[in-house]
Amino acid sequence: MSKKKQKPNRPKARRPRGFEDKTADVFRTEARLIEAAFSVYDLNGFEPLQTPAFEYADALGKFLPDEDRPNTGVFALRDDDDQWMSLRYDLTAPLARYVAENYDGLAKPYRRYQAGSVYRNEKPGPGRFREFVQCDADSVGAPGSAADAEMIMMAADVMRAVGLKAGQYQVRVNNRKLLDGILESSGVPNTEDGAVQRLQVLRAIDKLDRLGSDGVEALLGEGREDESGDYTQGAKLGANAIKAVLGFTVASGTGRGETISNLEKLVGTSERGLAGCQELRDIDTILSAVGMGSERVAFDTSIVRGLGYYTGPVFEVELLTDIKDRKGRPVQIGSIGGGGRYDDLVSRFRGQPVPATGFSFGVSRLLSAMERLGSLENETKPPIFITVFDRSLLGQYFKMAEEIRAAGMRAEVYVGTGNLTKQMKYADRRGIQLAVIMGEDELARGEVTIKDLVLGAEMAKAISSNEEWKSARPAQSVVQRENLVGSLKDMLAS
RNA sequence: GCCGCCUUAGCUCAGUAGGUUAGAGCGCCGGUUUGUGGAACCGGAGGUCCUUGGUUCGAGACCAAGAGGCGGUACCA
Repeated sequence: MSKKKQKPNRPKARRPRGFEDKTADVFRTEARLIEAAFSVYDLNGFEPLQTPAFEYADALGKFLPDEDRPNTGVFALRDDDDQWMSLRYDLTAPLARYVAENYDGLAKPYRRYQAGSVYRNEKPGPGRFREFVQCDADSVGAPGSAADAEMIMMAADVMRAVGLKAGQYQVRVNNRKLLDGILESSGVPNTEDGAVQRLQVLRAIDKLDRLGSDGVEALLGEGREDESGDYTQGAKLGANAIKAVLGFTVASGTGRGETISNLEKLVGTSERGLAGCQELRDIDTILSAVGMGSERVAFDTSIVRGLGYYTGPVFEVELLTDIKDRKGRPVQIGSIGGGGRYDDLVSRFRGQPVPATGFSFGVSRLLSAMERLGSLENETKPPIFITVFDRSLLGQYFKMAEEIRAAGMRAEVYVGTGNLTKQMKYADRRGIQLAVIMGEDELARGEVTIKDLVLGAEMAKAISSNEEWKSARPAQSVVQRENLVGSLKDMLAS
């Protein structure tokens, strides 16, 4: 009988996992990071480009969505003409498509920068999202090491531009050709036949920091079983090859020059390996000439990058600041950027070879690291708050707001309902510092009351009784209406 | 995908051996105070105890499956 509570069957308000709402602090900081990176790219002569979030799936890479499982790795859907479209998973593949599509009209090397959300249909984790923002610069059409050095220097400069100090980050550079050379001498052919094995080796080395050399050794050989009992197939290299690869990963010396010397001994007579050494030498020459020392850019043979498409120099930007979770345990957020040479990506669309190199700055990664470090700063000041005492004076209130805005300050008139009590509570919650009150009393005298809520809260600590609190009306002053803007400015400055 | 842990109010959590109407603190809303945010006091709203099925006279509690969260591992073209 008492069935008055029929289930309304409302939808649950919930956000898809791996997708984040960006609140004011985060959003403003993100915009600042992007702006900082853009200014570096721009100063280097790069031009902006914006491409759409969707691309035809076949343009995005070798990956083509399966009819049964169209969404592994990427988010894909079918257009009304039955073509598969995918949300971009990075900004590099769309660039390759753009360049290939507009090849003849572009001055080469074509150098562009771009920021935007990219999407990956993977399991989210700390610092890993299904939608996240990257801010890239790429250079298409330049085969030489100068273009790679340019990317590496910009990567370091972007880190500085976003506010990181020397010692808080380091760009770590390696060259795929070195590993190719070592694998070649170890019997893994540098052709399609060895591609799968080479990729497995790359992924194994990529896990060096997490699994240690024992774990990587297992992955290079037969395979490895983790604590949870999951088994990973290994690359099945021979004992000598494993030794050579592991030896390579620890070949970094204390300086860039020393590392190159170590590497030259390791690669022996391999043509590809020697070419890799020469490229690093060329890069070092440029970096040294501009005074970029190994504190900011180091050569590190344990850096490989998990992606298969790199063909030459590769690098990652490591955030060196320690990150701790709520329980004080260290959290690895991984690299906050990386890049390298990918000479085959644009060539896919065209017969001829098109060299390319680029850098991708993981804005969301850095942002979530900053969030964990508690170093998000909201530099935007709260608006001046104009209370609505008398609705018939709304026009005058908005007039005041206009004057304040014209002086370059944020200002808002209360557009909600409720008396002054409610308005003051709202202002308090908004973190507002200055509130303007003008009722009939002030109006008659040509005055306005300005209240400093921050100061008021401070003074309130010494007041315990409500009577006292009410009669004191702490931290407010009465000024002439025509001096409103000037007074507000003075109060903000003091 | 695989393994482990977790899921009670907006948040943090209690809930004893299965037994009426499921609690606390904080937060939120309202009032004391219709020209003033704090404090204090008073009052109020808010729960399909993640879901479904099972065991039982009786399940928030026990069992099973599923979903979601967290962590690890794999994948990440």
